[in-house]
Amino acid sequence: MRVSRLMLVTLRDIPADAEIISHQLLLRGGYIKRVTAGVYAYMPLMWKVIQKITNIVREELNNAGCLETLLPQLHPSDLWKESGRWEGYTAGEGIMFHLKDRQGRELGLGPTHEEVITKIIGEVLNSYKQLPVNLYQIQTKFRDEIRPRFGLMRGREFIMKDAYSFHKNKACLVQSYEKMNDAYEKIFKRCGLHTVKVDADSGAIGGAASQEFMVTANSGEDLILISEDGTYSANQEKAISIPEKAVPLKNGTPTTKETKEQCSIETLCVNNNLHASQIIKVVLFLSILEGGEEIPILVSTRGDQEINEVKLINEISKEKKKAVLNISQITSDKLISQGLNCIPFGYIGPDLSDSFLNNASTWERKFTRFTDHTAANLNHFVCGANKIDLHHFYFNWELLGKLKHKTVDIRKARAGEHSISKSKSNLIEKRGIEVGHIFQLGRKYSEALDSKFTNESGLKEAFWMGCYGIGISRLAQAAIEQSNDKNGIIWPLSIAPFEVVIIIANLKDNFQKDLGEKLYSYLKNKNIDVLLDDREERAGVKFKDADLIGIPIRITVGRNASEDKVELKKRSDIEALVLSSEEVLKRTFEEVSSQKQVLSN
RNA sequence: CGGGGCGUGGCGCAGCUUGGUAGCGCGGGUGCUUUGGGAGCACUAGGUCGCAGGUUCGAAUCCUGUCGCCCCGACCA
Repeated sequence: MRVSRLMLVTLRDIPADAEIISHQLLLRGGYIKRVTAGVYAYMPLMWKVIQKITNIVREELNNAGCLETLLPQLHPSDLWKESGRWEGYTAGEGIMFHLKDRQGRELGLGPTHEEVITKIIGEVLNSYKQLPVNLYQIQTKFRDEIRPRFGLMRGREFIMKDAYSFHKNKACLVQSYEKMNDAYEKIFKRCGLHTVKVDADSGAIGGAASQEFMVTANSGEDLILISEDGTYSANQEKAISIPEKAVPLKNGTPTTKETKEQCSIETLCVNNNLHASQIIKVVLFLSILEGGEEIPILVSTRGDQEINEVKLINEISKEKKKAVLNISQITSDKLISQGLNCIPFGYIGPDLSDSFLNNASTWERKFTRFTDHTAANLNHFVCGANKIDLHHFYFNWELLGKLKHKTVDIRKARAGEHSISKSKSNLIEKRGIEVGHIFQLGRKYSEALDSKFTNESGLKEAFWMGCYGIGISRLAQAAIEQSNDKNGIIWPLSIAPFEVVIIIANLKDNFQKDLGEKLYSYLKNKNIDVLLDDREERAGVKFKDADLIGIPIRITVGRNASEDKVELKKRSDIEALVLSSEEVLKRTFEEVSSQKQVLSN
């Protein structure tokens, strides 16, 4: 390709609406254009990058025995009602774009394709002998994100590779899951990305085991915890750790003391010479379940701990056997609108009486109570006495009476704590961009959608399923976030829009022009993805553009062209080599093939 | 949805407080000079100041409404 024909339009100024470096560089390099919030056009350079990525993905998945397919984007609501996800995905803060057709039928734009594929496979496959299968597609997905941001990182329309596997039993699912894990590691490596694999929450998709592949970057939206020795890594949503030991509370006679204006853990500590780990903190949540039930939740945890809302949601949903649409903290405003009296916030104990809920208009009239292990393990402690300005001191669980509560893990694991792996190594904290996610779904969807096969015993059985995603467009941007400098993008060679750029420094010099053209056609004939900068621009402009758009290898044909000397420079290097044109060609081949090799091994 | 901010040529911004009919840098075009790290000079094109009302002799500027975008929280590839 010639730059003169490439419609290369680069920006010198940073567009005001781009916050993170990768987004800025994509805009400045003319890779993408925003059309509306969270919706971008992939310009020709970007599309080349995306195609390079999808080619790698295809190669690896085909190698792993997966089948490529293409599923519809318009989904009938019936299908989603059958799986029980329609409400969760469309009501309130749901993320599915949905619409009605001219007959008034409800349709949704696919944010993910479990329903469609599960239904189809159930109709197509009949016998265990046909299993396992693994189908994938590379498709535009639609999610009406509450807040789209950072360019392609969180778009409302984005390209995703999603795959779904179907198995006759769990063992076979686990096997495929491992195989996909390996394929994913190869894919990310070949794309030149450094990823960290972490244990993950399976979220709205549901299912059992799940892991995420994270590109570490400060701009990442996820917090991940990694043990220093590398034996444990997890998304904070999922992470478990060994909590710090509580500071022992000295023995004392249980009493109820006045604690005027000490409604926070902090003031309570300061005024009574306590450590936060000696106090039980109680937080009230309102949880809305699928179907609309509103359930008040009372959570007790140790005062020095924070509540992990994802874990909490999972516990609620386990307890209530229903999907949780949303949780939020209970505030006085909410109490008032329920027609309830004020609850003594700041002085609540784990034994807060259900009678506070007696007159609730729509809420369930009792608390569903969860206690974190850290709190449950305290022998004696300080906690709220459920009256303004009063706390119990030196209390224990027995004194609080018979509480119907479930002891669970709902605390946030934090950096500095010890990992649960044998080594008990320290946890450190990093931010990550999720580029891939693999799930063992189990039979959630196949059961809901009545998608069955006949097993060895001749009985109908729901498929065991796995699902596997890669954010293709996000991956492209994550690669930039991970690899750039003050001059622009530094693409890994395998996904760069071009592998080599030849810059003719001065187009008016015939030696330069001829030699540049010669090298260009030579490389092109050898199937190198080469770009020739043949513009009537000053050399500086061409260098700046080549750096900005991030082409990994640069050949400059300049003032020494008449002596057959040209320059070779890697984008990631500072210094260029001056060599004969023959030598430069030789090294270019070596570089291109070795980089591809290194990345794919 | 809650909180914060912004809409002025393709991009980045000034002007708005104190109304008088739009300006700067980059980019575009033409010409001359220049020619290895976003060149210089000259000329030039390009804007119903997001949109709709209102106040006023007069509105980018003041008022009301509305739409859009960005940032901070719940979502996820």
